[in-house]
Amino acid sequence: MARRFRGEFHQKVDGKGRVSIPAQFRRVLEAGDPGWSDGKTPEFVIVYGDHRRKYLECYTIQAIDEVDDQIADMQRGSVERKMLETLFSGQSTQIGVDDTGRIVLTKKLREKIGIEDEAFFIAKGDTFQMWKPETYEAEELSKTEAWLEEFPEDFDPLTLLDQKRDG
Amino acid sequence: MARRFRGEFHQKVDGKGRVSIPAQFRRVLEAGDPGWSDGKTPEFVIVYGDHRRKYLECYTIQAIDEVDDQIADMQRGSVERKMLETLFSGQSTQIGVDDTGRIVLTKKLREKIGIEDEAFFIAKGDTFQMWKPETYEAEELSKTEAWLEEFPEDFDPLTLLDQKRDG
DNA sequence: TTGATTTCCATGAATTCCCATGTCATCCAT
DNA sequence: ATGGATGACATGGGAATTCATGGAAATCAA
Repeated sequence: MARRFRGEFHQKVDGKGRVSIPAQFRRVLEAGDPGWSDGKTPEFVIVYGDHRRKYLECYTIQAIDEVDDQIADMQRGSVERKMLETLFSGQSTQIGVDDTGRIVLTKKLREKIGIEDEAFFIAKGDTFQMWKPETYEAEELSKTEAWLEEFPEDFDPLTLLDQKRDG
Repeated sequence: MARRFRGEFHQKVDGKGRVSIPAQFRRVLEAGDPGWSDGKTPEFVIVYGDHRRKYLECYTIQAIDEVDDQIADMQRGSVERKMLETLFSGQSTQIGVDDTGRIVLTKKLREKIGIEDEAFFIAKGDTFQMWKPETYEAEELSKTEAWLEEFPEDFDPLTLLDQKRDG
């Protein structure tokens, strides 16, 4: 498997909606774009989802291709397939990084997740997410912490790895 | 495979039935039209189907060629083949994008799906659909939302991909 | 010759492109 | 080690181009 995204970053968003993609993430996007070659700039796909989703999920071309292929294998006409097509094809957009390492978040996307002048990037394995910093802190961070608090003080999250996957 | 359509767009329809094809979609149509070359404008195929279908399904030339080939492989004279021929040959039309990026929806097509002064475009993998916005909201959007509400607030649709394919 | 269809031109807004600056961290030669 | 020279990176501003859209003129059809 290709390299994974790692880390958290805060980046400025200017009046035109331009945001720098953290350089480390760009390296992963490049590696995950079959059409990319040295000197070029990579493309990737943003899945923004329906009105309830408060962040943008970003896939490398390879990652989204895998998802699309899996959807194409599903029963044509099934509800599940239609939903996934709407989400991953309809509620998404392909974007190219420019030669200064930035992308433009359209007004539509910025308004959808409430981003104004700063964006918060966080890696999630083979995708990464973009949040309005305040939303992330309020919704997501507290959720994880609340979840972790159910465990003893000295709980080691690694123990979770030994569990059955369907837990 | 050529690039996939992505995204959702609202476009104006004027009194003559002219609609701009979203620029991003045009790029995919160009890539999927073997006869297209830089400077020209692409063609594509609209499948409108029978009276029950409430949207227009749009195929790149390549995509429709694949469908036609598959139909040609079917048993000559079979009911299935006849039906598909009616749908994809009969109830369809090939159309060219003009040099300002627009097509003209004939009155017949507009009336069929009830479009008046606005059209809603949504990508569906290797095709895209055109809807009267109100119809889309009433028929499709509300359906997907109702379906999604059966799941927990933070449900991740990706989990559906792990299911058995015949679900 | 009248309505419909196609061309051609026009324009404001949005988007892309190109160049510029400031900040680090690195590398190098004295 | 120390003051640059170098280069990657994040960010800003303005020019140039593309887009979506509207209207008029030209062409067709019957």
